[in-house]
Amino acid sequence: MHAPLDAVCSALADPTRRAILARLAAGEATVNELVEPFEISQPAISRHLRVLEHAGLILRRVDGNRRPCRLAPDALHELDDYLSMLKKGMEANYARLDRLLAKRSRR
Amino acid sequence: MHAPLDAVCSALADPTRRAILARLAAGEATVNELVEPFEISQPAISRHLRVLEHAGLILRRVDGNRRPCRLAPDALHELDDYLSMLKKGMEANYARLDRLLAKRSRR
DNA sequence: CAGTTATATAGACAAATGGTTATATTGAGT
DNA sequence: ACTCAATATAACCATTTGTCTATATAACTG
Repeated sequence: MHAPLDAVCSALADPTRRAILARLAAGEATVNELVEPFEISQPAISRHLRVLEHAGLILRRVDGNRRPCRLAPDALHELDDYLSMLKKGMEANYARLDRLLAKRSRR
Repeated sequence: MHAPLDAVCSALADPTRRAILARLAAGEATVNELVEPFEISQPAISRHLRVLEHAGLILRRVDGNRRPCRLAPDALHELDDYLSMLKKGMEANYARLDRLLAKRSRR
C-alpha cells in the first residue's frame, strides 16, 4: 500500500482527479456516480480512476456489475513526510531571516 | 502568496522540482548551485524554477548577477487543507468499515 | 436467451510537458 | 571598453497526457 511519491503527486496534479478524491471523501461511489458531476465521458473517468488506483490513492471492490471506489487509507504518508521536510526548511529560512534582521538592527 | 492548488500540485508532480525544493529546504541556493546536482541543462532548471515560482513555492531575490532562490513560507496551506479533508474522509471510511464489521460480528 | 446496464479497453488526436541547443541579457572584473 | 559568469529566453522536438468515439466484456433483468 506504499504509495510512491511520484505517482501520488502526478495523480493529484489533475483537477478532475482531485475532485474525484474529494467526492470519495464523502464515501464510496460507483464509477457512474463519479461520472455524473463532470462534463467528461465515462471512459475518461475510468482512466482517471486507474491513475488514482495505481497511485495507491483509491481502492476498488467488486459488487456484481459495479466497481465501487473508496479512498485508500494511509495513501498520503510519503507525501506527508516530504511536505513536513519542506515545512521544516521553510521555518529554518524564517529563522535565518530573523537572525539576519537582528544582526542588522543591532548596528 | 496563497498558492493555487492546481499550480502547486502540478509543480510537485515533477521529481526534479521536488528535488529542487528539497535542496532549498537546506537553505537558499543560486541557479547554478541548483543545476550542479542534476544531469540536465541550466535552461531546464531555469524553467523548473519559473514553474515553482509561479506556483508560489519559491521566492527569488536579486543579488548582482545571481538570483538566489528560497522556499516561500505559507506556500502549502491550500494543499494542507485539501489533504486534511482527504484524511478526514479516509478516517470516516474506516469508521464506516468498523461499524459494518461490528454489525456483522454481532449476529 | 435477449436486452440493458456498468465498466473497461482501443485507437486517434490535440495540447501540454520536459528536454535540448543556440542566443540574448546583464552584472562583475580587468 | 572587453570579457567572463550567471541567468533567461527562443525555437524546436519527442513524449506524455487528457480527451473523445467506438467497441468489448461481463453481469443483471425480464
